[in-house]
Amino acid sequence: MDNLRIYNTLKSKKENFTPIVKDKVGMYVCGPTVYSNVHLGNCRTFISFDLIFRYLIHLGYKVRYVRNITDVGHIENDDDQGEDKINKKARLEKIEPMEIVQRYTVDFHDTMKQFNTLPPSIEPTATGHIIEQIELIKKIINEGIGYERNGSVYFDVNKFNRKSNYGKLSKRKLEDLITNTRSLDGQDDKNNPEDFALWKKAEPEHIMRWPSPWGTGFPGWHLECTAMSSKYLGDRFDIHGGGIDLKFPHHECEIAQSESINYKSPVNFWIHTNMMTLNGKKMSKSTGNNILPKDLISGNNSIFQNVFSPSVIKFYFFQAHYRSILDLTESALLSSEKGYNKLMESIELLDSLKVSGESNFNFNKWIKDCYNAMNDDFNSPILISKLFEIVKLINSVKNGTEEISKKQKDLLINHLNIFVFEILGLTKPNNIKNNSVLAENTIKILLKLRDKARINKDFETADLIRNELNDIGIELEDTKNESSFNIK
RNA sequence: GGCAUCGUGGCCGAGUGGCUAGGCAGAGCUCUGCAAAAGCUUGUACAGCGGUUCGAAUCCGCUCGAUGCCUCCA
Repeated sequence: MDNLRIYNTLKSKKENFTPIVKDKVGMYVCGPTVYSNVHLGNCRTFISFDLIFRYLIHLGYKVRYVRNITDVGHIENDDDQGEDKINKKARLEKIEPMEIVQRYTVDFHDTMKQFNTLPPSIEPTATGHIIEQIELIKKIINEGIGYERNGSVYFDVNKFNRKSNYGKLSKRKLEDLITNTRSLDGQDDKNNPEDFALWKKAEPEHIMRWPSPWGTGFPGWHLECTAMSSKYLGDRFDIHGGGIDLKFPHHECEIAQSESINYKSPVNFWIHTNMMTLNGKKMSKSTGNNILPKDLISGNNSIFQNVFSPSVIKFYFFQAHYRSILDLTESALLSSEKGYNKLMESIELLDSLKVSGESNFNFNKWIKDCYNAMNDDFNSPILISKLFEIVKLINSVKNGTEEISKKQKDLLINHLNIFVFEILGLTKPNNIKNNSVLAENTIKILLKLRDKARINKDFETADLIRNELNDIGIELEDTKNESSFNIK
């Protein structure tokens, strides 16, 4: 497809997407730090990039999607030592750092699977690429941009800024940054406070440590993404994504690291997903305004009354654009749930729809509209609004106020499959209708009995059956002589 | 304080210099034994104040508010 447009945060505008190598796309997305359960906002980001991944594949691109696992390198702000997060958690729980990493990596994969996201092509870990990171640091030092101090290596931001532009992604001026930089302790090693670490000397109590030309230590956080993206996608690749909170300093530093040794911008398109709020306020562990994905899905939380399935949550995410802030509230989720059920029920209905004459509905325009929506910076809310046009059509055919030909029906089945399941990656609701033939057949027997009662005008019996079924969550729909059911 | 993004009807949430978003909720009608579901009809929104324009909610400025970031190796 030739007219895909993507909002490029580097340029602050939508641009036509053309891959560097024809028919191939390289995409890198900053993955999770596996020192705790994955954050729900993080999930939204990865679900958004799953949509992008799926759509690029659908367009016929061969996509290499790299999403890293950060298993080393983060320090804790509130800790007086600036100790590595993974390291600290390990000590507190008296287990190996890699045990923490393993536990939360599994949790992360499990959660992403529940949201029906495709695994990336490559999922490299920071600890698996220490050598590559050390080599990168050597190159940066060779360029005169990196300097060693007391077993640590830092990136000289001012020196880099003289030949390039530090701040081009986050739209910041270096002078402003310097003015606004707080003076903190323990920065004596740096030439300037705005410099960032490429390699950090490990204190004796630090468990995660590797030998390097500058002594025993561990790599800086910004470095791993540069090392892994360039290793698997090259010095210049098509798409780099992540949450908008990573724009500065992390992505700015990635650009600086890469440009300092390659003299060119590493990425064509920067895509940043927006944040999520919970009941109008930012999610924060410290204030308790926070919810884990698994607790939202299981209903095991004190914030929401209702249980929401991963499909509903995903559908809710897609009803907003990935670049908008999305507020998570119970009423909004409930609205989405109804919409999602309506959509899925009508898709289910489509198979059994009777065909007759041609519909006047303009299917070609509809298909074009759907593609236009996705081509316009992956506008899933518009796509979903188009899906509801079809819901209306299907229901009208069912009611007999519209008709549809065999050819049109097949076209519809095919394209709903593409847009709903292939591109959006939604899944059908998990209920007995889809799972248990036995239960479904049993209910059908009850319906047969009730139909007979209705024909005999024994409404007392008919209503009894309907009410009892309704009480256990089975909703009946009557037509002239027979009825069908849905699971609420 | 600085930088960035944003502020849309009862709720959520797209979009746009003049032309229907969509979902949920509400009202009326149709259908129905009665319901439910569905269909049809219905909502004159775009933070506030100025400015540009034949015309702005859409462009510009200011004010207010929200969210993120401001390098301690998130």
